[in-house]
Amino acid sequence: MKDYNFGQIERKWQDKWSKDSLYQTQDSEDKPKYYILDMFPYPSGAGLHVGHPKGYIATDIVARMKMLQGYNVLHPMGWDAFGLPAENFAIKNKVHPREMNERNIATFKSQLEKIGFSYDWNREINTTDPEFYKWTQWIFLQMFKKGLAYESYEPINWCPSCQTGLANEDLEDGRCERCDSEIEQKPMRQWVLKITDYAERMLNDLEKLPEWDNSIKEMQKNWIGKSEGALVKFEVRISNFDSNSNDLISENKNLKLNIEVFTTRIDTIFSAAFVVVAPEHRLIEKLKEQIENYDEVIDYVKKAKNKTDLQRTDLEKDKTGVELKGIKAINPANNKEIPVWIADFVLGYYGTGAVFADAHDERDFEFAKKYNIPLTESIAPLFTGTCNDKPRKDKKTVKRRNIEAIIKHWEKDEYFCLNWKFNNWKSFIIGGIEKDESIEDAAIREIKEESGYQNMKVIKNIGYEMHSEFFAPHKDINRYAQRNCVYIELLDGEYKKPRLEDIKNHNGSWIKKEEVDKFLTIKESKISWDILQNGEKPFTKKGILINSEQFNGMTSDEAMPKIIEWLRKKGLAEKEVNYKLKDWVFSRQRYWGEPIPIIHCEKCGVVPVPEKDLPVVLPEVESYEPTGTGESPLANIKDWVNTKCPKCDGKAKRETNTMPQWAGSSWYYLRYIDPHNDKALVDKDKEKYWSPVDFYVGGAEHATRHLIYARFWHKFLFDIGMVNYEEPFIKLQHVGLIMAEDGRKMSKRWGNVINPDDIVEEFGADAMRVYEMFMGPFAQSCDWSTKGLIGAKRFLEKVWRLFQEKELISCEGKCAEISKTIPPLFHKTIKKVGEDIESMNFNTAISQMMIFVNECSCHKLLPKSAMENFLILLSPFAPHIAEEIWTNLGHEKSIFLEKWPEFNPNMIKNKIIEMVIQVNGKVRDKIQVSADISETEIKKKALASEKIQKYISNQEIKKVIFVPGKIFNLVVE
RNA sequence: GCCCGGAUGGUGGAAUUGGUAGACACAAGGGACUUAAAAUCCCUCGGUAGUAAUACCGUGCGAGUUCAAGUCUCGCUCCGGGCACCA
Repeated sequence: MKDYNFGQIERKWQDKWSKDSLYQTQDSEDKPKYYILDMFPYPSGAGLHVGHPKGYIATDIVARMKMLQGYNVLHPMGWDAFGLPAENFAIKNKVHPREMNERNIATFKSQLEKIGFSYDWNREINTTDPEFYKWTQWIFLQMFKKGLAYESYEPINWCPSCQTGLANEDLEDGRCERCDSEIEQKPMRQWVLKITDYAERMLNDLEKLPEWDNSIKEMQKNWIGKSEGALVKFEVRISNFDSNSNDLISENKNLKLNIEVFTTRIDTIFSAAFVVVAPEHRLIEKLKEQIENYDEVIDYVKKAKNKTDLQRTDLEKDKTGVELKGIKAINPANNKEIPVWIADFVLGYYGTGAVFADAHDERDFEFAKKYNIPLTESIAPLFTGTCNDKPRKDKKTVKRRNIEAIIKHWEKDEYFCLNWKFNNWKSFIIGGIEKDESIEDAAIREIKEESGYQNMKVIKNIGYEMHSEFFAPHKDINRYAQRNCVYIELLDGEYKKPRLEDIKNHNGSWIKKEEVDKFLTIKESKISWDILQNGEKPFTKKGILINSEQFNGMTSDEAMPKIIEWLRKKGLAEKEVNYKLKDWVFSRQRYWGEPIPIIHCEKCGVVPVPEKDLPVVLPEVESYEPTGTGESPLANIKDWVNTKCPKCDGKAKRETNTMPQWAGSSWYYLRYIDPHNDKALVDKDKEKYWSPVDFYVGGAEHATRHLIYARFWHKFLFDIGMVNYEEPFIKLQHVGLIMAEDGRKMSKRWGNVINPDDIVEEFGADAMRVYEMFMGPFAQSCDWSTKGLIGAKRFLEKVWRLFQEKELISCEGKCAEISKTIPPLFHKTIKKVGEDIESMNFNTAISQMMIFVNECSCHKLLPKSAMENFLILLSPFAPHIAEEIWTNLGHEKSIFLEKWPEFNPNMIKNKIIEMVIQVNGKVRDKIQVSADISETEIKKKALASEKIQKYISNQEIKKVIFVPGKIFNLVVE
């Protein structure tokens, strides 16, 4: 008997497959295509750890299955090799990044090859290859021509350690994603791509991607961050005519200055109590003369500028601001004059850099409290049924204004509460407000009537107006109540017995402070109590409009479009949409990237490099060190930088900034289709055949970076007719990370990295492949366990022995005579394995194969055809062992040229099944019956069972539930 | 704070979408083979009670719907991920 010598077998087949070009993809075949893609790796110096191949194994399994199912499969691999780590390493070790790259790629490739992937290495690409980045530059030029690439001088994210500008997507919590340094805002010239032009399409087209991982779609939605609202104009008025010269007055008359404000809550406009502008707002400079405390204001602006974004956006810090004295704004809804403030919690780069503030936003509320700015409310919450008392359709609704009074005992820390007799209401004292009565007076009157206590002091109003609609049984009506809450302290115990009529509905009692919250059942009472205990909180949700003139009583959603329309007619507002997504800062002041193909001419200005001159090759430099001046190291190479203008032939300089690492990966998947084309980035016919990518697998960390950028570029390429479909990736699945055995990320830093080479050496590539797929659900992250590998290896050894020890007999339809169990089980296995690969449930596919193998090992004779087909099912997971056994069985051609087996549904159905018999839903017996047994028959059998009789005894059978093939349930109680 | 996921034995995880909870594996314990070890094979393996048959309990917690809930509904708790002064 031959031993399972995986090392020898795996090496042998890897060589043979490569020699036979088994995985070379042909273009124009008559077969349906299947393009399956991995996110190509960045070849770092550390090499691969066992977590990296997880996604590659999955795509390899799918690719091999599709191949066997008769698809023309494109399954390529390449290198995303530009970028900072290679450059930083090169600087440190004085090697050229290109050399570094070549070494790293060689390591990566040899590691991958040992795992036995079916990549077509003829299509290997490398983003740093001039023949590749020629086309990256070409795409940039097309964008430039369409106005989508532009120069900007706005302040951008600057990493002081990497000494380069960065895009928003390159930040993590306000720090550099690469080196963790705090990011500064630095104004500098930079190239920017107008990704915001595509924001709406990128958002909407997510709908066209039903096969994308939902979590990734959600992340993209949040990243694009669309909010719909309105742009509102607040007219600026100068309030200090008297103290200024006549010149100013005349100037002021012509001012007609507005502060434009973006809001998503126009329904709160009537309560807009002040306007806040960001420190960078241009209004400050414009009103230099009119702002009375300009020195103070400019001092605040400077301080804000000196803060990093991280400091400015620290949520913990106290909000600060300065009022612009001498300046007022006009609330466009009610023409009230309101103050204008400057504060750094307002962001200059979002919306218009100015907001209106009111009582319905936590930040505004906090800010107003701190600086004593008076607030009014414009929205009240609406509760429908506050305590199991939903309004009834057949009753009429009566409106009433209510008070609720929280009353504190004159000596003890106890509060007077009501327990209502006819309902589960538990509240403080509640009563109506009579005509012309104030809230406070109503509260005092109600307390006297309902509690009997006479002397008290009103302390304060609590919280905000609340509306509720509920059924009031004691009045037999639906009540629509507008309730305000007052906090009152009793002065002494003087008491007059209440009239019976006033207290017939409830019992009053004193409740200890700590028990009040538990006692109360009515929502409004609980909210008021919470506010009394824990401090004021604004109501920030949508509700019912109050204090809003003609809009009173509408819901927020009803009112918003109406208010916009009303203001729009007056020229004071319009609909507006805002996105969190910012344009893509596309230049890096570093060496190791694609040169931006632009020439700056002294006469003609910015001139694109003519397409015929592409690629603009990255020149050799002596030092790759960043200059830190905002220029890339390329600026030092005089004979490269100095060039002639392609337009006027005059003196000109090359653009010295390079592209970010994300550039090449934004379109690389198209190049695999036609990797050696020197006429176009991809041949049109080939693109039409292969594109879009059918299935894309990679890490979720790319959700808001690579996957956003690639979709943007692809849509642009679609717009200029380079690709045939608007989305690059039809189906997207994210890989769950493999963590180290200690639960941490695998990293040199923790010394917990496991190298796949070692695992392949000790257990074999096939075992590693099977294990990584068996660990758990594919998308879920899980901890590596070298012990767990043993199970995978045992399984493969078992398969090996099966074919060594058992006798395989061809049976020509007589398989049933050899074994009754194998054929049905095998057909079930075909079904399960195929479906599970399709849905990425590799763990259960493997478990099904294990079940099959376990069953086989109980038999001496096995049907040959089933066993051969089983090898085909196994081959995507463990290609080497499958191919070896296949050959040992006498086949000359590769197993991967075979056909994926089909299952026969009739074979799967069991003729005899175990029917579960339940009494009252509990399993009491199991009976072997034929699968198509009728209800009457099973009932007979069930009643005949002693076990069942025991549970039924003499009780009457009230109900019978019969689920054919599954369950029979007798209900006796 | 907001938006997504999750929570099932000692462990990783199954469960045909409401129908036998714990498949498949790992670990552990016991046994067979062996001079011995490794490998392999067999048995046990959610909890409690019992020699056992069996009974009761059991899918983060609390309610609910149903003949029947890991699965559906409502209300919480905890964990993971993303976003975050986004007006």
